[in-house]
Amino acid sequence: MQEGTFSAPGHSEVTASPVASRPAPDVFAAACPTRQLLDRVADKWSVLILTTLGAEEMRFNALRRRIEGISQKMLSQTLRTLERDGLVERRVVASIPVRVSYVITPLGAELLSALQAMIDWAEQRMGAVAAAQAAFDRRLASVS
Amino acid sequence: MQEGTFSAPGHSEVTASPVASRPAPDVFAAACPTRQLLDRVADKWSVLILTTLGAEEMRFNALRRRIEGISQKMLSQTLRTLERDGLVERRVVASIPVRVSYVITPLGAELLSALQAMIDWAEQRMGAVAAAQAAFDRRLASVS
DNA sequence: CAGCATCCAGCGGGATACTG
DNA sequence: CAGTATCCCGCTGGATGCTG
Repeated sequence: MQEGTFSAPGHSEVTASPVASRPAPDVFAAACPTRQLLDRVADKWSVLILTTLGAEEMRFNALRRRIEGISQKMLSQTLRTLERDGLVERRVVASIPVRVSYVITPLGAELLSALQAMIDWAEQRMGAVAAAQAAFDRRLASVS
Repeated sequence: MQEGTFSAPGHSEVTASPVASRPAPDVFAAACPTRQLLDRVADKWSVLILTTLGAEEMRFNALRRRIEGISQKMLSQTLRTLERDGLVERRVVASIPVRVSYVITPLGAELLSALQAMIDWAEQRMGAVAAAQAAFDRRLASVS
């Protein structure tokens, strides 16, 4: 969502190189694709919106109701970013009142399915994480 | 890193036509695991650190050098969180000077492999995202 | 209904300095 | 080497109010 604060060495423009073959993508270089993805997908709401739209096309206020706790501002703002990124498509029907709905794009659906493994892991393993936390905190407490 | 703000919706049926290929998991429930995972993994550095440690055990300053742009504070802080979550193990050798190294745990390795699809997607598709952005911005500029 | 504009509290996170 | 401690700026994101 926010621009990276590291100095990105000239990655802002697509350098129009005809060959797209990346031999060894360095995940740790400042301008690596993974960082860029994280910078825009690892915020509070993007994944939730993407997941919701992955299930069905939805209108603005329906989304707002479905994703409880999201503010109008953040919904609007995040949808706009997702649209800009080509992950979500905005559809307007010029009726009165205007109807706007949002659909996931093929690119977005691709990303969502790539995220699915992570979501599945969370559902199966967050319990283990919580247990690890509890153990860690107990150890801390016993030391203090 | 903070607690979720959702209240329980209490409904989970999805009867509409799915665009993606999955029955939507209820990502919006009160104590949704995905939300919890995102709250702790979707920050700027966790995934990078996890990826690095997924390749090899590494000491503090080696990590710092490897992950370009990370500050000492954030490395220390994030490592501590990952350790608390049971995703990373901290190993201390009481020599002089002290040697500390970090290793990914089995749980962490599991998560990392769940994240791999996302990382792969980023490496293959961030170009498309950048293109979508450029197109979007061009459209905006032509309107204004 | 579907937003944009504004205000502002809170905290994420970088820079810097110091310790065992 | 492997951290802690502090300062502080800027962004995130909630609340509120207004528009077509």
